Amino acid sequence: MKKTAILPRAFYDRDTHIVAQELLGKVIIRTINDVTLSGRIVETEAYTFDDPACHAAKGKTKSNAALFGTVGHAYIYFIYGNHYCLNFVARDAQTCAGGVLIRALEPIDGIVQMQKYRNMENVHMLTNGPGKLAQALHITKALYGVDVTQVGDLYVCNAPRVNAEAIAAVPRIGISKAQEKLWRYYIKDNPFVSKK
DNA sequence: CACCCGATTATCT
DNA sequence: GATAATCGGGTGT
Repeated sequence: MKKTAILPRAFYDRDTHIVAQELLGKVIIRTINDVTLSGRIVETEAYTFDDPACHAAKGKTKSNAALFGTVGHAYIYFIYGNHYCLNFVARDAQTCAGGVLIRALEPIDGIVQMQKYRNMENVHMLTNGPGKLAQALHITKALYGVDVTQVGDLYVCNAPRVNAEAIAAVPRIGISKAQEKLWRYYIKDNPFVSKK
């Protein structure tokens, strides 16, 4: 058995942008009954309380409460009538809310099951977008607030850190505010990122 | 390849 | 009633 080191809560207890960049290369594990699905994070976006594009920017509501809660938990939201998106709560002690949107994965385990959930054969199209990877990993509001620093239905394992020079920082996707911020991070030349 | 647009619904105004 | 951290299929160049 491969020994898997789960990422500790302290990993998420730092500046949201640092966490967003260091999550690149880490592995998300999703277990559904006896099936294991996993993928390497290749693209993220950072959202903080002082950022107009962040769901928490206008204050705490019932739906964004997780962003204000304990770091290392999952924040999941439903958007555009048909897609879920997965975030991990991460921020330093001075920031009251913040999280990292997972935008793309490189599939590792359970690719056949992901293809079924996605109704899509092309492996390069399985998880190269936030709505897509949520569908591929069968992530719904049932996982809202799950602690991803403990082994369970959804958690994150450590993996070698990606060198800073291999990380690109570019504008975020799909937002109408704070578009000038270079808070989308991805692994350069990785074929599984959401956009080329 | 670039652009356009419809689907579909929780949340907030 | 408008908007939204999206996707995939369509049309036109």
